[in-house]
Amino acid sequence: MSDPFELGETPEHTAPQSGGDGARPNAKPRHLLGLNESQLEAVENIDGPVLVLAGAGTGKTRVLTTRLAHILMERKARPGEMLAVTFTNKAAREMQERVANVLGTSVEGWWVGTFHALGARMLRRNAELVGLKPNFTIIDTDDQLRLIKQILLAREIDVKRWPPRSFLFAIQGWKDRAMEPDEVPPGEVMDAVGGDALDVYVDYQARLRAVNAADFGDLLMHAVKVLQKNPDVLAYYQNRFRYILVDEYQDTNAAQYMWLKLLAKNHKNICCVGDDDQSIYSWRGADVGNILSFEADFPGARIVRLERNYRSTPHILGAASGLIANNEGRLGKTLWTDIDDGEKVRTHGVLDSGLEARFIGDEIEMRQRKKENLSSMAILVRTSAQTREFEERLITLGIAYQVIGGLRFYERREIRDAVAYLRVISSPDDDLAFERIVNFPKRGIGEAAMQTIHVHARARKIPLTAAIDELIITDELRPAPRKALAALMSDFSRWRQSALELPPAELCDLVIKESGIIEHWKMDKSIEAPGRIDNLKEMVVGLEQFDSLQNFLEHVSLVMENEENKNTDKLSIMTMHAAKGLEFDTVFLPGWEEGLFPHQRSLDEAGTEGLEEERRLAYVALTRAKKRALVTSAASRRLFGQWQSALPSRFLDELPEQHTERSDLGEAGGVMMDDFIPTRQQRRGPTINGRKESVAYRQVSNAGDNGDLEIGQRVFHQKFGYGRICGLDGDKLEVDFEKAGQKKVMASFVEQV
DNA sequence: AACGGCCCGTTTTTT
DNA sequence: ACGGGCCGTT
Repeated sequence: MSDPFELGETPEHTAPQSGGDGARPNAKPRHLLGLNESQLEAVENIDGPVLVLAGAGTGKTRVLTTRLAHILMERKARPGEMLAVTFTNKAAREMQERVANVLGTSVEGWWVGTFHALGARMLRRNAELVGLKPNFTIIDTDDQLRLIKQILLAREIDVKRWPPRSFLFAIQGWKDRAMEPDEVPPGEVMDAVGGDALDVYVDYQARLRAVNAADFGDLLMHAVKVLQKNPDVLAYYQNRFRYILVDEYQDTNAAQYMWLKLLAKNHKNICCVGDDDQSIYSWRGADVGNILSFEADFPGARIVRLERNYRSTPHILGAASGLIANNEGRLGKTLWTDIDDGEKVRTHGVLDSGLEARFIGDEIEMRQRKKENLSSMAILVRTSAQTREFEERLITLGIAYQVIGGLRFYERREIRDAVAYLRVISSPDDDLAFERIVNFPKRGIGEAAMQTIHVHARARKIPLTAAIDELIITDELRPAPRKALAALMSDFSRWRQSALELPPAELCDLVIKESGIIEHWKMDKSIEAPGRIDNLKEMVVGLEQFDSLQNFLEHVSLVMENEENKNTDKLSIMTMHAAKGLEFDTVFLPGWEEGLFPHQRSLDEAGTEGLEEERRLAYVALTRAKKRALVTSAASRRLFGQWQSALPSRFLDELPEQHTERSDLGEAGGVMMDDFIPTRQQRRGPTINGRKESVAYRQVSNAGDNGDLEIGQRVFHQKFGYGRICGLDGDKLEVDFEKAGQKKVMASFVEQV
């Protein structure tokens, strides 16, 4: 993407008044007018590897789209010979639209899309090479977990001790690096979930092949394997894609990188655009190393820096730059702008999170009275749990808002159920979908019946529905479930018949009525039920734009999106992650407290690396602001139902004085907090491997109260997690932590659970 | 087979 | 605080 609002930028807007970095006069073709020097460099150097380091707000999207258009206009390639990869569907769509805009005509036949969508496309054409059929289904996290649970059950692995999630995590980690089970380094095997993870991985892949399915990780891993193991296929695609362009390169994982490198190996016409300072997705496999080592991977690569910022005031840029300068291992950029000075970044301390919400709410009201649009403001939070307090306050004040993110439409339960029905109609052997709905709505098919079916299916090596077809003509099932299953199977064969005659939307309407889904929610008395029925109806309407069920199902698994109605003037609340690529006049940044931001978990799990990623997140957040940013921190807030006190974030200290205006919490907070807030000295205090030893958030009520701690007592520690006390020593405890092993800790730092 | 109470875990999220 | 998953009861 990722700067949708740049759409509005006209050439006049971006053209400098004079000199230096400026646009050239008329000698250039029209589509290149208004680009600055470095933007031009990024657009015109078509052949050979190019890395564009695009700072926040430097016109990245414009460069991307102009470059693509330029290649076409110069007749360097036909559309079918270009590959453009993005991370989100939104970005892909936007790229398509904007290239069409530049060219004045839409482009057909080129490969634009997300890594996953393009991987799937490549895989559908070569599915047999990895043991799948071309119509394989793409499964999501829910299905993945269900599959893993079944495997753990079969292997008699204690799900309590080794949660399915941790296996999923390990497997995903391997897939992110395109490692099939036999490629996992021996050293990693024992580390992962009690040493069983590799076996589970083997079973998991076998099950996926058996049900003809791929998870998101497979889409890329298999795509890489197809190219690695089949020289002819590799040659075909290397030949076909003569120009490759990658957006958000700093977010690529190892598998994606391998895929790109394979495709670009011959001609090396690859252009990667990204910003190492905006890499905020390492936790889901992204490797900043990919961008940092581009030059080494593609010798002779041209590096272009886009450093002229068209978005923010110098104070905002100065504050953000000062902050990010605390990170090591950056490629380094110096953003500049010729926008006028504007306001300094304000920071403000408050007593608690309630007052923080009030403070920001008042500020929004004030701006609103100045006739500023709500849509030009946003509240960006670190964790989604923070949104609630703001929502409540905004409702009280009567300010229109929208929360961006959260559950997307196709992730809602009722929709997933309906989709599962459609999946089973479309492919009878989709066991995962079938299991989801076999007893929804309730039709008396319980564990016992399913057990019988599973055994039979496994023995005969056939899908569940086929197993049922065979079983219902025997006496192996009890009469009640047998009857229910017979009815269900006849429903499905009837629906399959209808699927041939009716458009998808009508079929869906029929299915949700006849299956009893609608009835089920009508009977449900909970407050969500009516909304769920609305959603189901909305789904039917949404289906009208699809001409086949298959297209719709592909859309659901790969192209899930969130349509927010942009029509009314609303304030946006979202996480900092979700805000990447967006911009607002005014940005509110609450919750800048140690433990929350930087998040304790980030520090615990990834140490200095984690801290640096949090800092990049702060950088992303700040650079969303065009005109002003207001950062707040609360001395205490409720966390998991408990009041916790916290220190102002270290990031506040890192904002350069000359760009910051502070109105911090004075003595007022000290009255209550003195006992619990470590001094600055302590906070700066002992570090191990760059991590802080002290814990940022502490329980207010229980601090120092260790009266009833005893050996064997289960406790929770913010840094080390859960454990059991195995020794007492005054105010110190010996604790055997489940993850961190045996440690001595202060009694006041643990919480009884 | 279905319902209701108890325990756990709780950052970020796209595809 | 709160929701989801698990186990015991009906």
